[in-house]
Amino acid sequence: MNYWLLKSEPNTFSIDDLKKLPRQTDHWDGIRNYQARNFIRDDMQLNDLALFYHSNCTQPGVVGIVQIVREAYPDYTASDPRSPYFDPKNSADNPRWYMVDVKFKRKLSRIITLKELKQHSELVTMSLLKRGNRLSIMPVTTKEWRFILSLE
DNA sequence: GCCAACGTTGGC
DNA sequence: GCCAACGTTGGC
Repeated sequence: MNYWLLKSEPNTFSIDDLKKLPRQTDHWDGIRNYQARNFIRDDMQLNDLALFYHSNCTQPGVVGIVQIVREAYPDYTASDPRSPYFDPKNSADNPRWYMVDVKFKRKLSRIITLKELKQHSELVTMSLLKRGNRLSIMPVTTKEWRFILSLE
């Protein structure tokens, strides 16, 4: 059982967008960073839980919790020329990019903002808060997970 | 919109 | 394998 943080731009795909889907489940496509790819392909397991984080918006922060309901499989948008995530170097028999399926679990009772997270010494080692970290998927330790949710 | 901090690309 | 140029991320 691992914990994760998934970034999404709410203008593109918000926690409410996920919640509104018929099965409240969607594939997490468009990961085009090798480190993030390795996390989901090698380490992410069925039933893992993840913080849903809104980035690049007026109030960046943790807004909810989702669950991994399907482990990594090839990201088909990489071989779709019409997709913004199309990668001409991807090949079907040796897929370069992967995605997982995530299911909405719940929204937090309030947004735990980036600003707030930065104020706690317990979280200074958190990947999200390290300087210049732009990974869209990162692991969260059990300690960090519990601490963040205790702020709710 | 700015820009720092990255990651990737490609010439050499 | 080096590294300059370029593209992207994401807070502000």
